[in-house]
Amino acid sequence: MASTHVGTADAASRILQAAETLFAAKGYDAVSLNLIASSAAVSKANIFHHFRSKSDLYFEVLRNAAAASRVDVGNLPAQSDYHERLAAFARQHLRNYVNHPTRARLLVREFLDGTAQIGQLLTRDEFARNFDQLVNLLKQGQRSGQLRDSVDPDLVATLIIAANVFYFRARVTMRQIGAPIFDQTPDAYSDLITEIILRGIRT
Amino acid sequence: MASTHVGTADAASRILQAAETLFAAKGYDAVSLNLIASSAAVSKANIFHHFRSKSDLYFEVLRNAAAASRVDVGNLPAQSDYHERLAAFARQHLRNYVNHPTRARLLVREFLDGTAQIGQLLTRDEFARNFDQLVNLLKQGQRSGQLRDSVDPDLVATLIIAANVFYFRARVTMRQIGAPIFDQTPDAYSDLITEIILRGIRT
DNA sequence: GACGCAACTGACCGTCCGGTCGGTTTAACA
DNA sequence: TGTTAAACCGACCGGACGGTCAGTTGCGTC
Repeated sequence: MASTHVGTADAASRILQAAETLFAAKGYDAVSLNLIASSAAVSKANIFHHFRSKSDLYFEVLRNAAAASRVDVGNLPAQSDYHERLAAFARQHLRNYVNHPTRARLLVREFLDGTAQIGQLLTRDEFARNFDQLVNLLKQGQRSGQLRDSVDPDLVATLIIAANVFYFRARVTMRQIGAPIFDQTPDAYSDLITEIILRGIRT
Repeated sequence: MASTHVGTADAASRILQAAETLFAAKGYDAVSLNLIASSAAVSKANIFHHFRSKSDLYFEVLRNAAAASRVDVGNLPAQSDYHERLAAFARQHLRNYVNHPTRARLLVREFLDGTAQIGQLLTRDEFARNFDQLVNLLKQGQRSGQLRDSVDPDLVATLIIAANVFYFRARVTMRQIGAPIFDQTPDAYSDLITEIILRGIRT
């Protein structure tokens, strides 16, 4: 067995988990160490026993989030139909967000908003991996002749990733605006996105 | 002439402008009233003479940003070619962001991240206006027979807005990743986006 | 020139912040 | 059982925070 009298996990990981939740919900500045400590059932001093500083704890949280997200990319089935392959990628990409919302909030915020270089290095890595994978997929599709040569793969990759990021961050508010697509399941949403990008909307 | 000895504008608007810049750059929690005061060449106490509280000042800044953004929507030329009309909308939408980056940062952040209801009411309004305008444009296109009936206008509007928001917030970092499209001018970028959405990428 | 009032300030308040420190408990090992 | 080191805590620190207040200045009005 792991611990004897307190909590369910050891203090360090309890601190990390509480910090992840709080940082994801409120952002770095709005979260105090007192809050993290009480939320993790730990004295504030003990946080400094396990982590050098508040920013150190934050970067550790980011590092863990990036690492956890890394195992999610997974290999896509090597089908020959690029419609299916693109759809599968978009679905999986969006699933990674909605299935791990706190982690995703952390990474997306740091990526879009990040002023700290260290945080950007971590999340940039993450976005670059997805981006490159998608671009390569599109280039293969062009080589196979199923996708038009004249379109820039970077641009298409951006479109798909942007659509997913937007869905993840804005869906609650967009629902209130009265945009019923955001009631769709993530899978249905990314399928619709993929279909439009492939076929276009012109008659 | 307006003021006699200090600054160029009256204190209240100097405070508002300094607050807008700082809030846009660092976010609400990371900006202190001391910083705003010194940045506006005003005593901290004077901020409380003009505004009830820090959050009050922040919402005033948001309100101004939303109001300023409202005049930007402008009417689009009523052409019959929906390719051109869509392209014009996308271009104008993205221009509104890049030409007023601090304002746009404030609104986009509050829209995507906003936990405060008051902030959401302000920015939601803004996004809803753009969204509805774009959806109506697409519906007209469908009625005229130039756009496929089977696609959901909400979805297409989302795609365009998401692509623009992503460009605006992520372009610097995406450039570092090595995605050369983000070196394109905003106009060129939104033209490319529009073209893909209209024609699709399939051969 | 006295009045009234908005604009404005420096000094101050209580609170909470990130972080430190001295000391106690726990647990593995000799 | 004594030693050692990590885990942990309560109390504390200087400083910054948002906010208050008593008082001064500038100015239009009668």
